[in-house]
Amino acid sequence: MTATQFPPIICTVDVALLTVDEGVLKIALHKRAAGPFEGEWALPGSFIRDTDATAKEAAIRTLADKLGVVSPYLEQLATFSGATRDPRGWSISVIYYALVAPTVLASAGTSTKWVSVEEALEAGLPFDHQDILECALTRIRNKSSYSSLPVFLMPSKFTLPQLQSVYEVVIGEPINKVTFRRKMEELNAVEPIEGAFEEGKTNRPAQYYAVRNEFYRELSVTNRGITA
Amino acid sequence: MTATQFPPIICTVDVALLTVDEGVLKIALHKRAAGPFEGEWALPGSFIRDTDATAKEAAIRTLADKLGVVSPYLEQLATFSGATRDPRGWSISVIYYALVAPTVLASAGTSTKWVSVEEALEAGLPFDHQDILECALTRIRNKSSYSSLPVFLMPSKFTLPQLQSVYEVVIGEPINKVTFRRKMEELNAVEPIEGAFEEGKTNRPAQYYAVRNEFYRELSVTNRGITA
DNA sequence: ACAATAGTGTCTGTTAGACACTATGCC
DNA sequence: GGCATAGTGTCTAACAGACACTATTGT
Repeated sequence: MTATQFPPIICTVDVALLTVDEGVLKIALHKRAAGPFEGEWALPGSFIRDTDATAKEAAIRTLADKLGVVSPYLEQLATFSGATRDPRGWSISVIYYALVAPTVLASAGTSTKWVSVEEALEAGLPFDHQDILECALTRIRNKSSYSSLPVFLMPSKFTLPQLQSVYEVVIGEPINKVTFRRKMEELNAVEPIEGAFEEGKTNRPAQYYAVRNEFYRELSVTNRGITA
Repeated sequence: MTATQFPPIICTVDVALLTVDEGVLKIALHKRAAGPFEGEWALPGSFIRDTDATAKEAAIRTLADKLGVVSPYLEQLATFSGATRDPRGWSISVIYYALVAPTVLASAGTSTKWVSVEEALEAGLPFDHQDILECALTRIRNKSSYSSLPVFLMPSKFTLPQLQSVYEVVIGEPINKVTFRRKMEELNAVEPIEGAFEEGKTNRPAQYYAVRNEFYRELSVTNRGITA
């Protein structure tokens, strides 16, 4: 039996890799080496290969090969498809989004760069990557408002004020300090590192925290939002 | 330039069409006419054709052709993919879910049937349709708890007690009457039909309601859940 | 001592849910 | 009137957010 009686469809994966750095939400872009939009900056992606077990594996491979990144959090966002989104023909792209700490930024080479999402949206992106980025932002902002998602944007140790600041950057609005700390307590996704405090500041030192092992690849959720 | 330098991938759409009938959540199954699992009951699906503008259009076509249904609500659920999920080879299936009123049930022919989701999960389904159904149930239950999603399961006119009952079937637990009505008020997705009351009951007649036009193809959401 | 930020105690307004009440049909 | 269910009024407990207070560092 033939695999399909219909014309071949271009099957790819693309990844929206995000981080928060210098108080700004940033997206990883990769310079297209070939094909349509060659030389332009776009979301990193690749064709699905029959050596990939699943599309998710293809996304992991893409992150590793193109950006040299292994992300603790990688989730399917949605699938974008259609006859016109790729000039080469009918195409399907399964989109994943991933979050990493800004410390992973170092590995960026000349074909990879980080751009604030604001700039990326202003400058525009090839294919329908603009829509994809907007979709990713909506998802991440929404999910961050009732879960521990943003902990994946943190380095191995961090303070609660730093974590709150990252939440605020992602969600885009200030959060009440007391409410934030109560939610973090409830989510139980982070724990204090015994005896580890921030140093060198001219004020009371902040307790260092780390992501709890149980939640390092999983989310903790609450049904009442972190902000209203 | 060739469309892709990699082996062709089987590209399909499948639809999880749900309704609530006789107090039970039911899924539409279609008897497979050919290919693997021929003669077995599975989620209705089809190959993507290059005459489809997008995968969503392919899903709409599938609902129309295989079930004779046009659903007021159709949303992408997720994409299932991999080398082994289809015995014919590497495949991608973009899954959509849709909700309809039980009155649409009538059009079911001999190659279509409605099965309670409980039975479907017990009896099992071909391919990875079992996982897909579980994924759809999770999504629908979750989304119903903070939105007007279940209104798409209602006939053109219905009472609030009927709507509450449908919510309870979907979510799987009882809802406080006062809370439910307050939420419906807040969501503003339904409106009373002036002077239309249920008849023939031995008790106080219930007001008939209809879905507001603005929300007939859209959801209304609230950030605080309908149940806790 | 003072500046600066970390971290906590507590008050208040809002909301969800429990309960009980009233409303209105049919017998 | 009695029964059954529709629909509402109201009290209480839980929760979010505001505010103000205490804690702890470096200068």
